Amino acid sequence: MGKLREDLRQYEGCGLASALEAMGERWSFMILRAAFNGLKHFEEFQSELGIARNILAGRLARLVEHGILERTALDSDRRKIVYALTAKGMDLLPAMVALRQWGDKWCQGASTPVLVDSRDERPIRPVALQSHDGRTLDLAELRWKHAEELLELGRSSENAA
Amino acid sequence: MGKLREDLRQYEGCGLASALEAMGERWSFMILRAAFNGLKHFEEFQSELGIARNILAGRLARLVEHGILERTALDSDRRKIVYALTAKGMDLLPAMVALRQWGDKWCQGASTPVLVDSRDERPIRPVALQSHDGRTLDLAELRWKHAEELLELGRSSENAA
DNA sequence: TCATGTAGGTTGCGAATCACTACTTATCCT
DNA sequence: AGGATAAGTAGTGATTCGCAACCTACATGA
Repeated sequence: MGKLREDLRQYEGCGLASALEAMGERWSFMILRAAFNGLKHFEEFQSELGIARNILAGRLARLVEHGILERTALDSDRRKIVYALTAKGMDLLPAMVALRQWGDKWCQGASTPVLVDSRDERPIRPVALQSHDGRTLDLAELRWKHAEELLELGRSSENAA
Repeated sequence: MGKLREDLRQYEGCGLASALEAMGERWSFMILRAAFNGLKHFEEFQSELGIARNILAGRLARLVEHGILERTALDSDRRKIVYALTAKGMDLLPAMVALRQWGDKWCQGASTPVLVDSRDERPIRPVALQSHDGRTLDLAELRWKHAEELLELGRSSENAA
């Protein structure tokens, strides 16, 4: 299978491109969401999302390839394949929730199920950027810094790529 | 032009689907990232990302449609079009950073520019989910709650988020 | 003023991907 | 064995992507 299209990755040393390489295709995030909601089996994903079977098969395979889901056949019934989130997959939760909160806020809101802290049943905070000591940061309070600058704190250079 | 493919949205009252409707296509996030980095013009996006011109035109138009970018012609030179982030677009920053941090962490890491707090030049925290009072929440501490449940609770204690 | 350059697109076309439906394979149940 | 079920594959159009060439409005400057 020769890909003609180039990896997004090569244009940037940026993790965003790598993330999109793994999760950027249509349906990937919806599948992930379903997985977070406890769905485990092919037919469950298929009927929940209404996605075409071949596409679903492709996406699941890709997510497994990228280590986001793990594929196991059940011992009790070897027809049944379990797709389970790995640690890497679970670590996508903040990104997914951030995206979802944005959608709720700006696109006709009113999302039915809401994430709550199971301790007190209160909704979680909006995802935000925070300084090392926990202050919430605004866009104006941020800048890009290159790795070299972090290492050599003595000098200051002025650029953001 | 009739779209045969259905909106992701219809399958879920979920903001995630709406968000993907606006940002889920290839290149959209990379364009957004470039916009956050100060790029404003068609040719700048094109040469920075190496994206095909027609695709870029389509994406920019779509992002404008969705109110994520704003398109303005400069008075000083009316050939020049400025694409600027709107408030809605800027509000995608947490989601983008979360995605990027995930990519940095799990996919061959080492992302060159890093976001820092401009006040003390220290890198920002990893994006995480937090309870209403600021505790960082683990996946095990979360559950989904439906709107009706929240309303029922609200009957005794008068509040809605 | 008219040639020339520039910014921001559009068009045409082949390749790749998506989506819908039907078919297949392996396994379980009785 | 016969039928049902889970998880895919295969075939077929429609849609989108990616590349290069082309187009148009505006700006510049000799």
